Amino acid sequence: MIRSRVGEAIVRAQAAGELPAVAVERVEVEVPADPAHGDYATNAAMMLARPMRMAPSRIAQTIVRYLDLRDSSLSEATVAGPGFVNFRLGDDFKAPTLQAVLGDPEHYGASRALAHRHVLLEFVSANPTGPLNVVSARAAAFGDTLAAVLECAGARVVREFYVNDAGAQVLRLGQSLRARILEQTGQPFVPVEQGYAGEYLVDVARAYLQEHGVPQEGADADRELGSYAVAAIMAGVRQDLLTYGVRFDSFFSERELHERGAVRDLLAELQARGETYAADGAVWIRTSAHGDDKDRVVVRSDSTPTYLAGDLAYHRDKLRRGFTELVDVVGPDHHSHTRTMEAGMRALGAPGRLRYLVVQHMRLVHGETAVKMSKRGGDFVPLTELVAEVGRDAARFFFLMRAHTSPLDFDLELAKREGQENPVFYVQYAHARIQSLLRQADAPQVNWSARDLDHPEERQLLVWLARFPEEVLWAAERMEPHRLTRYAQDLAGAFHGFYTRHRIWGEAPEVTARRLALAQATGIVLRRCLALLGVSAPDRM
RNA sequence: GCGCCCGUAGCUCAGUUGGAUAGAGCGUUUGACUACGAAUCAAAAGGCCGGGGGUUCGAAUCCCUCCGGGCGCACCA
Repeated sequence: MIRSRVGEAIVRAQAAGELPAVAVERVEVEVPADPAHGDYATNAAMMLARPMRMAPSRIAQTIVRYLDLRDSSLSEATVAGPGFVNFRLGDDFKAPTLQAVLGDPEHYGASRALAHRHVLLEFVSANPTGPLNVVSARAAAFGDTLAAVLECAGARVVREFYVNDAGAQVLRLGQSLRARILEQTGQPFVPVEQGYAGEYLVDVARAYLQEHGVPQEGADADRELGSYAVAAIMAGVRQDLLTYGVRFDSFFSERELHERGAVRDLLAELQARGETYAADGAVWIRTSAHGDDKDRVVVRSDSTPTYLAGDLAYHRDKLRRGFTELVDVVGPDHHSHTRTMEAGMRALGAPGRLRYLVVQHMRLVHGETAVKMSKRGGDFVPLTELVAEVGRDAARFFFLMRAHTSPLDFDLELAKREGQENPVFYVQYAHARIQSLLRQADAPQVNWSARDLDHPEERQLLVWLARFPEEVLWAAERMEPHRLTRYAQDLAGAFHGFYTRHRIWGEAPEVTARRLALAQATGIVLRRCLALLGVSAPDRM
């Protein structure tokens, strides 16, 4: 909004010949670090100083002169510092803000800004060979909230989990299940080499015996067992995701992809494009011609397709389903693969459609000391164990407090504490406090005006409420959902500050009424924000 | 060796694509409940933004180069 006003002012000034007619790039508007500098600011004048060959302060003054702030909720624009233009919200923003929040509590903050985007968001995609573990927890929280934020900003998003239910690992899983089944029949347990020795297969083995009895020998039977295990494990994975508050729209089977002939079609297309060649008994793709360090094998010398072939076929399928944008959330261990895949997509003639978000590693710590994340047998700590220990709210909030590009230390001790040092409780407490206030009695039916919310704390709180839609949009555009945890803390802080200084009940009826409205609106926005984060907003704590 | 992520207060981390006096939480210190939830609030101390060069009106941010920490470099998935 401010952006376009400033842009219009520049255009008018240029038309009037007061500013040189140079091309103007995107005008950036920011929230100043120091509230004394106003509610918003733009550095457009300084950005334009060089191309216009004018002093920033003169440009800023000209912009201000041509600025039209009518119908804008902005009251003043001033030139400050080396050439900033600072804006202050006028009283006009108060009533519309409260009205927007209270009038549509379920949608405040939502917009249609990204309605033109149709995103396939793939995340987690953990191997279906064991329960979801703590390594997936960060990506799951990140992906789920990213999807929610994108949707809130108007984008169409499909959340997809790629199930790697094809290939050698399923065979090994089947063999591992057989070993557990034999164990159930009284024979000694013999772990499969490179297999899965986790306890979780014991239950699966019991269920299998009950349903089917002792399986036949042979590789075909092993594969059958593998599929059975995948189905059982994935059922558990879905359940775990559900209790973690993570929703998927689609589980995409790699096996079905192969059965449908998608991999064969992909290879045919690559060949038709001249992007493959035979060498050493294998088929290679020319990824090095598209930015990868070397060419890669797509069909092994035993004529089975590699994972890369399957993944390329999968992403080709995503494009065929009509998505304009493919976003993959992966762990740091897939880093080198991203480069190969991007090269492969270029080879397919679809450059720039796939974007990888690499979520960095996390560590579990207990105060100062690191906690081992794998248990005996090499299995990682299950996600369910983390959730059982610290709770879903703390788990998700903590994972989302940091940028995904930063490694993260998850402090189990801090997450469990129910005190002021725990940011989750700080935010939730603000919400509970508000609900407690609203519970006290029915609001008196009196006329009140939002314009009278004049104390600095009241005004500041309103400013935070007004900013929520921008925060959501910003988080969506940048794909940085962690911004919202910060916003939640800032908003909660603004409320606590307001609450300590001002009484709500016991004042004149119109004062009580408008402060209640303010508190209620704050509660709504807190709940909206926490909902995006997948964190509950309790009425009592 | 090559590629990527990270290095900012004692600790964990933000820093809005190069802007104003570098911020927050925790921890530390000091204050504030005979009124709506003190799980809160107010204030203080704490920094060569890993080091060194460069780019320009201006650098935590961009470039180069070192130093440290992490991850990855398969006819595995």
